[in-house]
Amino acid sequence: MPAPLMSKDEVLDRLMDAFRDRGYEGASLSELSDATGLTKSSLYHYFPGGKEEMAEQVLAHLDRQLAESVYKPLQSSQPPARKLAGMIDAIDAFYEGGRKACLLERLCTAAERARFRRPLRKAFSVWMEAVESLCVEGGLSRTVARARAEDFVVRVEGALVVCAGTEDYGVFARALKDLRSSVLAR
Amino acid sequence: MPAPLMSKDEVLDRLMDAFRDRGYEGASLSELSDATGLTKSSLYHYFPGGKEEMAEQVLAHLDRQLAESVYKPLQSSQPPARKLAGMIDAIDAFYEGGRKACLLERLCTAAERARFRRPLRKAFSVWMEAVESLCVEGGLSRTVARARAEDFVVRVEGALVVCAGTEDYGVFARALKDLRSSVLAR
DNA sequence: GTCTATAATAGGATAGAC
DNA sequence: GTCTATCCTATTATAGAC
Repeated sequence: MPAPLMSKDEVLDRLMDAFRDRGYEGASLSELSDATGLTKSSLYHYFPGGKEEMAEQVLAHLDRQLAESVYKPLQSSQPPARKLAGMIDAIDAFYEGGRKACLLERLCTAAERARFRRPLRKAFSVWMEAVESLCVEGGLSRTVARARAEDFVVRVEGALVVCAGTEDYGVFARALKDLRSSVLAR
Repeated sequence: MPAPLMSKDEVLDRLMDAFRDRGYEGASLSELSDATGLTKSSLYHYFPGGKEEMAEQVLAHLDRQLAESVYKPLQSSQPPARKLAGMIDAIDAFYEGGRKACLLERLCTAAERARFRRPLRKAFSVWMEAVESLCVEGGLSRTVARARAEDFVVRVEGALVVCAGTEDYGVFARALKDLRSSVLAR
């Protein structure tokens, strides 16, 4: 039996890229095949449940990626302001300055919500809780921290949508710049 | 020849609803047929260019709807604070408290951007310019007004995404409540 | 683990009757 | 203006060789 041509993580990276660019319905198996360099049959070997299982595993892969690049730095012993800056840098990199869509956003049409409800809710709540904890650590009350966290996620997602619609990527830069100074403000 | 079973506007309303729920790729002709009660052939009578033309006309229909329900009240002689409240009420109604997605958001994947670039950019810029004008009228500088307008659209779009992903519609209510008091603040 | 080949279905689109 | 019937292609998915 031939050795795998690439790691599972590499396959998931490429599938995630395709889903972010084209959405769940828009990404056909042919395109996913092109994106990964694997034939459709090989994809079914990795993902017996077809496209739905691909999206599920890509969502789990996203969780792991964000845990590593975005949330893990929040566990360090740096001051909250430094952690916030690091998290925003990681977000900027992950979304390529607003040029890459959010996978969560592309998987939450009314139709897809039924399939991916749990991982979607989980991903959003993990994100908000991370920001909320950071705000509490920065000295804000639990109530204010919660509101700031929700607003943080709302503005990142909204900026991505406006970037996608207008192709003005300054929107994302301005949103992140504002968040840098406002999230922990008293 | 049979009389039309419903007005063109009614057809466009239903198509818009389907595209908002399912996205461009996700809305098949069969579903669009079900949504309108017209056969595929009848849809092609209205829209010879097929699904792409349906989406284009739905985008133009959206422009007209927003002009009537959201932007027109801004032309009245009421004080800016009243106009802002009216606009936010109209937005709340149009998005059904966060339960309905934004058509613009559902039509701007990397793949669809090429097809709908112009109407998308136009719709976003008209929206931002309307809010910007309101802010200037409320006494803010042009620079601040522009930033507030961008942030307004970002937060509405972001709140819709987070609502769709979490099914917590309080997010939309809280975002609009905050915007009511912050958009025109000095 | 990867491939070629193919089945079965759903997709967009058209022709022509009424 | 609406319909039934149909076409062609793309799509998801599977079988089986290597």
